[in-house]
Amino acid sequence: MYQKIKGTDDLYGDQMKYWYWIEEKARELSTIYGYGEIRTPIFEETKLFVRSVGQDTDIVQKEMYTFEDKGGRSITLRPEGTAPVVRAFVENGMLAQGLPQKYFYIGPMFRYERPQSGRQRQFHQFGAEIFGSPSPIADAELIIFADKLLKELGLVDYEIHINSLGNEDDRIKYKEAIKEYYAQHLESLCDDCKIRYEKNVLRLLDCKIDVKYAENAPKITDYLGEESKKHYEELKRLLTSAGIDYVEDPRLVRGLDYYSRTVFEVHHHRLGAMSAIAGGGRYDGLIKEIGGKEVPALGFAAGIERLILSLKVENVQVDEISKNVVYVIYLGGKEARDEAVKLAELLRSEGIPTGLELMERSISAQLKHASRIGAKLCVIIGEDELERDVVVIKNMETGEQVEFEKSFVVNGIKDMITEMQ
RNA sequence: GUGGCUAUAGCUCAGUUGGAAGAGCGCCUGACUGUGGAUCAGGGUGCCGAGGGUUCAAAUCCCUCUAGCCACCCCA
Repeated sequence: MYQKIKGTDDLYGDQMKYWYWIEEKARELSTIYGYGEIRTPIFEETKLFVRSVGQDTDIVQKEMYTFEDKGGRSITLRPEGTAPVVRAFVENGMLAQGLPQKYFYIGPMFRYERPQSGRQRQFHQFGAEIFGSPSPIADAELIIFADKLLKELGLVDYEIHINSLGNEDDRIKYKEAIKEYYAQHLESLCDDCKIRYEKNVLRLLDCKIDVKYAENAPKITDYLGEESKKHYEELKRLLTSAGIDYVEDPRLVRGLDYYSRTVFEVHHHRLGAMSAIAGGGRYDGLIKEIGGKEVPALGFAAGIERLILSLKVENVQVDEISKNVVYVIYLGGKEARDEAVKLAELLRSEGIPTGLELMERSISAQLKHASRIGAKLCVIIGEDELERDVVVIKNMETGEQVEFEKSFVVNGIKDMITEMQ
Protein backbone atom coordinates (compact mmCIF):
# COMPACT_ATOMS: atom_id res chain seq x y z
CA MET A 1 0.00 0.00 0.00
CA TYR A 2 1.32 3.41 -0.92
CA GLN A 3 1.41 6.05 1.77
CA LYS A 4 1.53 9.76 1.48
CA ILE A 5 4.85 11.39 2.27
CA LYS A 6 5.39 12.09 5.95
CA GLY A 7 3.94 15.39 7.03
CA THR A 8 1.64 15.81 4.03
CA ASP A 9 -2.12 15.58 3.93
CA ASP A 10 -4.93 14.63 1.56
CA LEU A 11 -7.65 17.25 1.75
CA TYR A 12 -11.18 16.29 0.80
CA GLY A 13 -14.74 15.96 2.03
CA ASP A 14 -15.78 17.85 5.14
CA GLN A 15 -12.36 19.50 5.40
CA MET A 16 -12.84 21.50 2.23
CA LYS A 17 -15.40 23.91 3.65
CA TYR A 18 -12.73 25.34 5.94
CA TRP A 19 -10.35 25.84 3.03
CA TYR A 20 -13.04 27.51 0.94
CA TRP A 21 -14.00 29.68 3.89
CA ILE A 22 -10.45 30.94 4.44
CA GLU A 23 -9.45 31.24 0.80
CA GLU A 24 -12.60 33.09 -0.18
CA LYS A 25 -12.43 35.52 2.73
CA ALA A 26 -8.73 36.11 2.18
CA ARG A 27 -9.15 36.82 -1.55
CA GLU A 28 -12.17 39.02 -1.00
CA LEU A 29 -10.52 41.04 1.75
CA SER A 30 -7.25 41.32 -0.16
CA THR A 31 -9.10 42.92 -3.03
CA ILE A 32 -10.86 45.32 -0.69
CA TYR A 33 -7.50 46.33 0.78
CA GLY A 34 -5.93 46.78 -2.63
CA TYR A 35 -3.71 43.70 -2.86
CA GLY A 36 -3.29 41.97 -6.21
CA GLU A 37 -2.63 38.27 -6.38
CA ILE A 38 0.82 37.01 -7.28
CA ARG A 39 1.63 33.38 -8.02
CA THR A 40 5.23 32.34 -8.05
CA PRO A 41 6.70 28.86 -8.63
CA ILE A 42 6.72 26.53 -5.64
CA PHE A 43 10.43 25.93 -6.14
CA GLU A 44 13.33 28.28 -6.57
CA GLU A 45 17.06 28.30 -6.81
CA THR A 46 18.36 27.30 -3.37
CA LYS A 47 20.56 30.37 -3.10
CA LEU A 48 17.55 32.66 -3.07
CA PHE A 49 16.45 31.34 0.31
CA VAL A 50 19.93 31.05 1.75
CA ARG A 51 20.57 34.67 0.85
CA SER A 52 17.23 36.10 1.98
CA VAL A 53 16.14 34.00 4.91
CA GLY A 54 19.68 33.80 6.25
CA GLN A 55 22.47 31.24 6.28
CA ASP A 56 22.33 30.69 10.03
CA THR A 57 18.56 30.46 10.44
CA ASP A 58 16.88 27.18 11.33
CA ILE A 59 14.98 27.26 8.06
CA VAL A 60 18.17 27.21 6.02
CA GLN A 61 20.21 25.09 8.40
CA LYS A 62 17.82 22.19 8.77
CA GLU A 63 14.37 22.73 7.33
CA MET A 64 14.74 23.13 3.57
CA TYR A 65 13.59 20.59 1.00
CA THR A 66 16.58 20.85 -1.28
CA PHE A 67 17.48 18.57 -4.18
CA GLU A 68 19.41 18.58 -7.38
CA ASP A 69 17.54 18.55 -10.68
CA LYS A 70 18.67 16.74 -13.81
CA GLY A 71 20.63 19.76 -14.90
CA GLY A 72 22.64 19.69 -11.69
CA ARG A 73 20.97 22.81 -10.29
CA SER A 74 20.24 23.04 -6.60
CA ILE A 75 16.50 23.49 -6.20
CA THR A 76 14.52 24.18 -3.01
CA LEU A 77 10.82 23.86 -2.42
CA ARG A 78 9.86 27.23 -1.02
CA PRO A 79 9.88 27.30 2.79
CA GLU A 80 8.20 30.72 2.87
CA GLY A 81 6.56 33.15 0.51
CA THR A 82 8.34 36.46 0.83
CA ALA A 83 11.64 35.63 -0.89
CA PRO A 84 9.99 34.41 -4.11
CA VAL A 85 7.71 37.44 -4.26
CA VAL A 86 10.66 39.76 -3.79
CA ARG A 87 12.58 37.85 -6.45
CA ALA A 88 9.65 38.27 -8.85
CA PHE A 89 9.42 41.95 -8.01
CA VAL A 90 13.08 42.49 -8.87
CA GLU A 91 13.31 40.10 -11.82
CA ASN A 92 10.25 41.47 -13.59
CA GLY A 93 11.18 45.09 -13.07
CA MET A 94 7.92 45.65 -11.27
CA LEU A 95 9.32 48.75 -9.62
CA ALA A 96 8.58 50.53 -12.92
CA GLN A 97 4.88 50.31 -12.07
CA GLY A 98 5.33 52.86 -9.32
CA LEU A 99 5.01 52.59 -5.57
CA PRO A 100 3.53 51.40 -3.38
CA GLN A 101 2.65 47.96 -4.68
CA LYS A 102 0.70 45.40 -2.72
CA TYR A 103 0.52 41.68 -3.41
CA PHE A 104 -1.03 38.65 -1.78
CA TYR A 105 -0.42 34.95 -2.31
CA ILE A 106 -1.96 31.66 -1.23
CA GLY A 107 -0.22 28.36 -1.62
CA PRO A 108 1.81 25.47 -0.28
CA MET A 109 5.10 25.89 1.58
CA PHE A 110 7.55 23.17 2.54
CA ARG A 111 9.74 22.65 5.56
CA TYR A 112 11.56 19.49 6.48
CA GLU A 113 10.53 19.17 10.11
CA ARG A 114 9.17 16.54 12.42
CA PRO A 115 5.36 16.85 12.18
CA GLN A 116 3.26 17.58 15.22
CA SER A 117 0.01 19.32 15.99
CA GLY A 118 -0.09 22.42 13.78
CA ARG A 119 3.10 21.56 11.96
CA GLN A 120 3.48 19.71 8.69
CA ARG A 121 6.11 19.36 5.99
CA GLN A 122 3.75 20.67 3.37
CA PHE A 123 1.57 23.40 4.76
CA HIS A 124 -0.21 26.40 3.30
CA GLN A 125 0.10 30.09 3.81
CA PHE A 126 -1.79 33.18 2.90
CA GLY A 127 0.58 36.12 2.75
CA ALA A 128 0.55 39.80 1.91
CA GLU A 129 3.42 42.11 1.00
CA ILE A 130 3.68 45.88 0.66
CA PHE A 131 6.55 47.33 -1.39
CA GLY A 132 7.71 50.90 -1.26
CA SER A 133 6.58 52.54 1.92
CA PRO A 134 9.03 53.37 4.72
CA SER A 135 6.22 54.87 6.76
CA PRO A 136 4.74 53.38 9.93
CA ILE A 137 1.34 53.92 8.36
CA ALA A 138 2.17 50.95 6.11
CA ASP A 139 3.06 48.83 9.17
CA ALA A 140 -0.19 49.89 10.77
CA GLU A 141 -2.26 49.13 7.68
CA LEU A 142 -0.68 45.70 7.37
CA ILE A 143 -1.41 44.77 10.97
CA ILE A 144 -4.92 46.16 10.72
CA PHE A 145 -5.42 44.00 7.63
CA ALA A 146 -4.16 40.88 9.41
CA ASP A 147 -6.44 41.58 12.36
CA LYS A 148 -9.39 42.25 10.06
CA LEU A 149 -8.84 38.97 8.26
CA LEU A 150 -8.83 36.99 11.50
CA LYS A 151 -11.98 38.74 12.66
CA GLU A 152 -13.72 38.17 9.33
CA LEU A 153 -12.90 34.49 9.63
CA GLY A 154 -14.72 34.48 12.95
CA LEU A 155 -11.74 34.20 15.30
CA VAL A 156 -11.57 36.09 18.60
CA ASP A 157 -9.28 34.15 20.89
CA TYR A 158 -5.94 35.48 19.64
CA GLU A 159 -3.37 38.05 20.62
CA ILE A 160 -1.19 40.30 18.45
CA HIS A 161 2.39 40.67 19.66
CA ILE A 162 4.54 43.47 18.30
CA ASN A 163 8.13 44.50 18.72
CA SER A 164 10.79 46.54 16.96
CA LEU A 165 14.17 45.10 16.06
CA GLY A 166 15.51 48.51 15.03
CA ASN A 167 17.82 48.98 12.10
CA GLU A 168 21.07 47.15 11.56
CA ASP A 169 23.15 49.48 13.73
CA ASP A 170 20.65 49.26 16.56
CA ARG A 171 20.78 45.50 16.42
CA ILE A 172 24.56 45.35 16.51
CA LYS A 173 24.64 47.47 19.67
CA TYR A 174 21.85 45.45 21.19
CA LYS A 175 23.47 42.11 20.44
CA GLU A 176 26.60 43.30 22.23
CA ALA A 177 24.54 44.27 25.23
CA ILE A 178 22.82 40.90 25.29
CA LYS A 179 26.06 39.07 24.98
CA GLU A 180 27.55 41.04 27.81
CA TYR A 181 24.53 40.38 30.00
CA TYR A 182 24.42 36.65 29.33
CA ALA A 183 28.19 36.26 29.69
CA GLN A 184 27.85 36.47 33.46
CA HIS A 185 25.30 33.60 33.49
CA LEU A 186 26.94 31.51 30.80
CA GLU A 187 27.77 28.55 33.05
CA SER A 188 24.23 28.09 34.32
CA LEU A 189 22.49 28.38 30.94
CA CYS A 190 20.81 25.36 29.34
CA ASP A 191 22.76 23.52 26.64
CA ASP A 192 20.69 25.00 23.84
CA CYS A 193 21.31 28.47 25.15
CA LYS A 194 25.04 27.93 25.16
CA ILE A 195 24.78 27.26 21.44
CA ARG A 196 22.52 30.26 20.97
CA TYR A 197 25.05 32.41 22.77
CA GLU A 198 27.53 31.59 20.05
CA LYS A 199 25.27 31.49 17.01
CA ASN A 200 22.18 33.59 17.52
CA VAL A 201 22.13 35.66 20.67
CA LEU A 202 18.67 37.10 20.05
CA ARG A 203 17.18 33.66 20.43
CA LEU A 204 18.40 33.55 24.02
CA LEU A 205 15.46 35.76 24.80
CA ASP A 206 12.70 33.30 24.02
CA CYS A 207 14.21 30.24 25.65
CA LYS A 208 11.55 28.51 27.71
CA ILE A 209 14.02 27.12 30.22
CA ASP A 210 16.12 30.15 31.04
CA VAL A 211 13.13 32.45 31.33
CA LYS A 212 14.45 34.04 34.52
CA TYR A 213 17.46 35.49 32.74
CA ALA A 214 15.44 36.74 29.81
CA GLU A 215 13.18 38.70 32.13
CA ASN A 216 16.01 40.89 33.33
CA ALA A 217 17.86 41.03 30.03
CA PRO A 218 18.33 44.35 28.26
CA LYS A 219 15.37 45.26 26.09
CA ILE A 220 15.81 45.94 22.37
CA THR A 221 13.46 48.88 22.66
CA ASP A 222 16.01 50.62 24.89
CA TYR A 223 18.60 50.34 22.14
CA LEU A 224 16.58 51.74 19.26
CA GLY A 225 18.03 54.76 17.50
CA GLU A 226 15.99 57.94 17.11
CA GLU A 227 14.49 56.98 13.76
CA SER A 228 13.51 53.45 14.73
CA LYS A 229 12.11 54.68 18.01
CA LYS A 230 9.94 57.29 16.29
CA HIS A 231 8.78 54.66 13.80
CA TYR A 232 7.80 52.25 16.55
CA GLU A 233 6.05 54.90 18.65
CA GLU A 234 4.07 56.10 15.63
CA LEU A 235 3.05 52.55 14.75
CA LYS A 236 1.74 51.97 18.28
CA ARG A 237 -0.14 55.26 18.19
CA LEU A 238 -1.75 54.37 14.86
CA LEU A 239 -2.75 50.92 16.06
CA THR A 240 -4.26 52.24 19.26
CA SER A 241 -6.12 54.91 17.34
CA ALA A 242 -7.48 52.24 14.98
CA GLY A 243 -8.72 50.24 17.95
CA ILE A 244 -6.36 47.29 17.47
CA ASP A 245 -5.56 45.29 20.59
CA TYR A 246 -1.90 44.44 20.75
CA VAL A 247 0.72 43.46 23.27
CA GLU A 248 4.25 44.77 23.26
CA ASP A 249 6.64 41.86 23.41
CA PRO A 250 10.26 42.98 23.72
CA ARG A 251 11.39 39.36 23.47
CA LEU A 252 9.81 38.74 20.08
CA VAL A 253 12.66 38.21 17.61
CA ARG A 254 11.45 35.94 14.74
CA GLY A 255 13.40 33.26 12.98
CA LEU A 256 14.27 34.94 9.69
CA ASP A 257 17.22 37.25 9.24
CA TYR A 258 15.66 39.76 6.89
CA TYR A 259 13.50 41.61 9.37
CA SER A 260 14.18 45.18 10.45
CA ARG A 261 12.18 47.45 12.73
CA THR A 262 8.63 46.17 13.06
CA VAL A 263 8.00 42.50 13.71
CA PHE A 264 4.76 40.92 14.82
CA GLU A 265 3.25 37.56 15.55
CA VAL A 266 -0.32 36.53 16.18
CA HIS A 267 -0.84 33.75 18.69
CA HIS A 268 -3.95 31.76 19.29
CA HIS A 269 -4.63 30.97 22.91
CA ARG A 270 -5.93 27.45 22.53
CA LEU A 271 -3.67 25.76 19.99
CA GLY A 272 -1.10 23.96 22.11
CA ALA A 273 2.59 24.22 21.37
CA MET A 274 2.29 25.65 17.86
CA SER A 275 0.31 28.74 18.70
CA ALA A 276 1.54 31.21 16.07
CA ILE A 277 -1.16 31.60 13.43
CA ALA A 278 0.44 34.52 11.62
CA GLY A 279 3.66 36.45 11.64
CA GLY A 280 5.52 39.08 9.74
CA GLY A 281 7.30 42.36 9.78
CA ARG A 282 9.31 44.93 7.90
CA TYR A 283 12.21 43.94 5.67
CA ASP A 284 13.65 47.19 4.38
CA GLY A 285 16.96 45.70 3.30
CA LEU A 286 15.79 42.56 1.53
CA ILE A 287 15.02 43.86 -1.94
CA LYS A 288 18.48 45.35 -2.26
CA GLU A 289 19.99 42.19 -0.82
CA ILE A 290 18.32 40.18 -3.59
CA GLY A 291 19.70 42.49 -6.24
CA GLY A 292 17.07 45.19 -6.56
CA LYS A 293 17.00 48.87 -5.72
CA GLU A 294 16.73 50.03 -2.15
CA VAL A 295 12.97 49.67 -1.67
CA PRO A 296 11.51 49.39 1.82
CA ALA A 297 8.96 46.63 2.23
CA LEU A 298 6.97 44.64 4.73
CA GLY A 299 4.60 41.70 4.87
CA PHE A 300 3.09 38.87 6.84
CA ALA A 301 1.93 35.31 6.38
CA ALA A 302 -0.77 33.29 8.07
CA GLY A 303 -0.75 29.50 8.30
CA ILE A 304 -3.95 28.10 6.83
CA GLU A 305 -3.79 24.78 8.70
CA ARG A 306 -3.37 26.67 11.96
CA LEU A 307 -6.24 28.97 11.09
CA ILE A 308 -8.37 25.87 10.55
CA LEU A 309 -7.30 24.47 13.92
CA SER A 310 -8.27 27.81 15.45
CA LEU A 311 -11.66 27.83 13.73
CA LYS A 312 -12.33 24.36 15.06
CA VAL A 313 -11.18 25.04 18.60
CA GLU A 314 -13.34 28.19 18.65
CA ASN A 315 -16.17 26.20 17.12
CA VAL A 316 -16.72 28.74 14.35
CA GLN A 317 -19.53 27.71 12.02
CA VAL A 318 -18.32 28.09 8.44
CA ASP A 319 -20.48 28.02 5.32
CA GLU A 320 -21.27 24.58 3.97
CA ILE A 321 -20.38 23.89 0.37
CA SER A 322 -23.72 23.36 -1.32
CA LYS A 323 -23.78 20.36 -3.58
CA ASN A 324 -26.50 17.97 -4.51
CA VAL A 325 -29.36 20.21 -3.52
CA VAL A 326 -31.49 18.18 -5.88
CA TYR A 327 -31.12 14.46 -6.63
CA VAL A 328 -32.69 12.96 -9.73
CA ILE A 329 -34.08 9.46 -9.31
CA TYR A 330 -35.45 7.27 -12.08
CA LEU A 331 -36.95 3.85 -12.45
CA GLY A 332 -38.11 1.75 -15.30
CA GLY A 333 -36.79 1.71 -18.82
CA LYS A 334 -34.73 3.79 -21.13
CA GLU A 335 -37.29 6.57 -21.45
CA ALA A 336 -37.11 7.37 -17.76
CA ARG A 337 -33.37 7.30 -17.84
CA ASP A 338 -33.21 9.67 -20.83
CA GLU A 339 -35.62 11.97 -19.12
CA ALA A 340 -33.57 11.94 -15.93
CA VAL A 341 -30.39 12.90 -17.76
CA LYS A 342 -32.18 15.73 -19.55
CA LEU A 343 -33.79 17.04 -16.41
CA ALA A 344 -30.55 16.93 -14.42
CA GLU A 345 -28.82 18.90 -17.16
CA LEU A 346 -31.66 21.40 -17.25
CA LEU A 347 -31.45 21.99 -13.50
CA ARG A 348 -27.68 22.31 -13.64
CA SER A 349 -27.87 24.83 -16.44
CA GLU A 350 -30.09 26.84 -14.11
CA GLY A 351 -27.29 26.79 -11.55
CA ILE A 352 -28.95 24.32 -9.18
CA PRO A 353 -26.48 21.78 -7.75
CA THR A 354 -27.96 18.52 -8.93
CA GLY A 355 -27.00 14.89 -8.51
CA LEU A 356 -28.09 12.13 -10.86
CA GLU A 357 -28.33 8.47 -9.95
CA LEU A 358 -25.34 6.74 -11.54
CA MET A 359 -25.57 3.38 -9.81
CA GLU A 360 -28.89 2.19 -11.27
CA ARG A 361 -30.15 1.08 -7.87
CA SER A 362 -33.63 0.40 -6.54
CA ILE A 363 -35.72 3.44 -5.65
CA SER A 364 -35.28 2.65 -2.00
CA ALA A 365 -31.52 2.62 -2.32
CA GLN A 366 -31.57 5.78 -4.42
CA LEU A 367 -33.56 7.66 -1.79
CA LYS A 368 -31.29 6.40 0.90
CA HIS A 369 -28.30 7.70 -0.99
CA ALA A 370 -29.99 11.04 -1.66
CA SER A 371 -30.70 11.37 2.02
CA ARG A 372 -27.14 10.50 2.91
CA ILE A 373 -25.59 13.12 0.65
CA GLY A 374 -27.89 15.78 2.04
CA ALA A 375 -30.17 16.37 -0.95
CA LYS A 376 -32.98 18.77 -0.13
CA LEU A 377 -35.26 17.60 -2.92
CA CYS A 378 -35.57 14.46 -4.99
CA VAL A 379 -36.99 14.36 -8.47
CA ILE A 380 -38.62 11.02 -9.21
CA ILE A 381 -39.21 9.92 -12.78
CA GLY A 382 -40.90 6.58 -13.50
CA GLU A 383 -43.13 5.04 -16.14
CA ASP A 384 -46.17 6.42 -14.43
CA GLU A 385 -44.92 9.98 -14.54
CA LEU A 386 -43.72 9.66 -18.13
CA GLU A 387 -47.18 8.60 -19.23
CA ARG A 388 -48.82 11.57 -17.58
CA ASP A 389 -46.01 14.00 -18.54
CA VAL A 390 -45.28 14.98 -14.93
CA VAL A 391 -42.51 14.45 -12.39
CA VAL A 392 -42.74 13.87 -8.66
CA ILE A 393 -40.78 16.14 -6.33
CA LYS A 394 -40.13 14.84 -2.86
CA ASN A 395 -39.13 17.18 -0.07
CA MET A 396 -36.51 15.20 1.83
CA GLU A 397 -36.98 17.11 5.06
CA THR A 398 -40.73 16.75 5.38
CA GLY A 399 -41.27 13.70 3.19
CA GLU A 400 -44.02 15.52 1.31
CA GLN A 401 -44.44 14.86 -2.39
CA VAL A 402 -45.90 17.07 -5.09
CA GLU A 403 -46.40 16.55 -8.78
CA PHE A 404 -45.35 19.14 -11.32
CA GLU A 405 -46.11 19.28 -14.99
CA LYS A 406 -42.86 18.93 -16.86
CA SER A 407 -42.91 22.48 -18.20
CA PHE A 408 -43.15 23.82 -14.66
CA VAL A 409 -40.50 21.65 -13.02
CA VAL A 410 -37.61 24.12 -13.02
CA ASN A 411 -39.62 27.01 -11.64
CA GLY A 412 -41.35 24.74 -9.18
CA ILE A 413 -38.07 23.45 -7.85
CA LYS A 414 -36.64 26.94 -7.62
CA ASP A 415 -39.66 28.06 -5.60
CA MET A 416 -39.33 25.10 -3.26
CA ILE A 417 -35.63 25.74 -2.69
CA THR A 418 -36.33 29.38 -1.91
CA GLU A 419 -39.04 28.43 0.56
CA MET A 420 -36.81 25.93 2.31
CA GLN A 421 -34.12 28.50 3.07
C1' G B 1 17.60 16.07 14.51
C1' U B 2 15.97 14.19 19.93
C1' G B 3 12.31 11.93 23.24
C1' G B 4 7.49 9.56 24.83
C1' C B 5 3.13 7.02 23.16
C1' U B 6 0.78 4.37 19.14
C1' A B 7 -0.36 1.14 14.50
C1' U B 8 -6.21 -4.97 14.18
C1' A B 9 -12.36 -3.94 9.00
C1' G B 10 -14.17 2.34 5.62
C1' C B 11 -14.43 4.73 11.06
C1' U B 12 -13.90 4.04 16.62
C1' C B 13 -11.81 0.22 19.08
C1' A B 14 -11.67 -4.98 21.95
C1' G B 15 -8.56 -9.21 21.43
C1' U B 16 -6.57 -12.70 28.48
C1' U B 17 -0.69 -16.82 30.08
C1' G B 18 1.42 -17.23 22.62
C1' G B 19 -3.45 -21.82 20.80
C1' A B 20 -9.58 -21.13 14.99
C1' A B 21 -9.39 -12.70 13.72
C1' G B 22 -13.93 -9.88 16.88
C1' A B 23 -17.69 -5.70 18.46
C1' G B 24 -20.20 -1.10 17.59
C1' C B 25 -21.01 2.33 13.79
C1' G B 26 -20.96 2.79 8.55
C1' C B 27 -21.70 0.16 3.96
C1' C B 28 -24.51 -3.57 0.79
C1' U B 29 -29.03 -6.78 0.24
C1' G B 30 -33.90 -7.97 1.66
C1' A B 31 -38.67 -7.50 4.53
C1' C B 32 -41.25 -3.03 1.05
C1' U B 33 -40.62 -6.13 -7.37
C1' G B 34 -42.40 2.78 -6.84
C1' U B 35 -40.34 5.76 -1.63
C1' G B 36 -34.88 7.75 2.51
C1' G B 37 -34.30 8.61 7.98
C1' A B 38 -37.00 4.21 12.32
C1' U B 39 -37.26 -1.29 13.01
C1' C B 40 -36.09 -6.41 11.86
C1' A B 41 -33.22 -10.28 9.13
C1' G B 42 -28.92 -11.38 6.40
C1' G B 43 -23.87 -10.13 4.46
C1' G B 44 -17.22 -9.37 7.46
C1' U B 45 -15.79 -5.86 3.76
C1' G B 46 -8.93 -7.91 6.94
C1' C B 47 -1.38 -8.61 4.06
C1' C B 48 -3.62 -7.65 12.51
C1' G B 49 1.51 -1.03 9.17
C1' A B 50 6.14 -3.57 6.38
C1' G B 51 10.29 -6.92 6.79
C1' G B 52 13.06 -10.32 9.65
C1' G B 53 13.67 -13.48 14.23
C1' U B 54 12.11 -16.87 18.44
C1' U B 55 8.43 -21.01 18.69
C1' C B 56 5.11 -27.11 17.26
C1' A B 57 2.18 -22.51 17.01
C1' A B 58 2.74 -15.11 16.74
C1' A B 59 -2.22 -9.83 16.07
C1' U B 60 0.23 -11.21 20.88
C1' C B 61 7.33 -12.01 22.48
C1' C B 62 12.24 -9.79 20.21
C1' C B 63 14.80 -6.70 16.33
C1' U B 64 14.75 -3.29 12.16
C1' C B 65 12.06 -0.05 9.15
C1' U B 66 7.76 3.01 7.86
C1' A B 67 3.81 6.01 9.31
C1' G B 68 0.62 8.60 13.00
C1' C B 69 -0.05 11.44 17.59
C1' C B 70 2.27 14.55 21.33
C1' A B 71 6.37 17.30 23.07
C1' C B 72 11.59 19.48 22.52
C1' C B 73 14.51 22.71 18.97
C1' C B 74 12.05 26.28 15.97
C1' C B 75 8.21 28.12 13.44
C1' A B 76 2.87 29.01 10.06
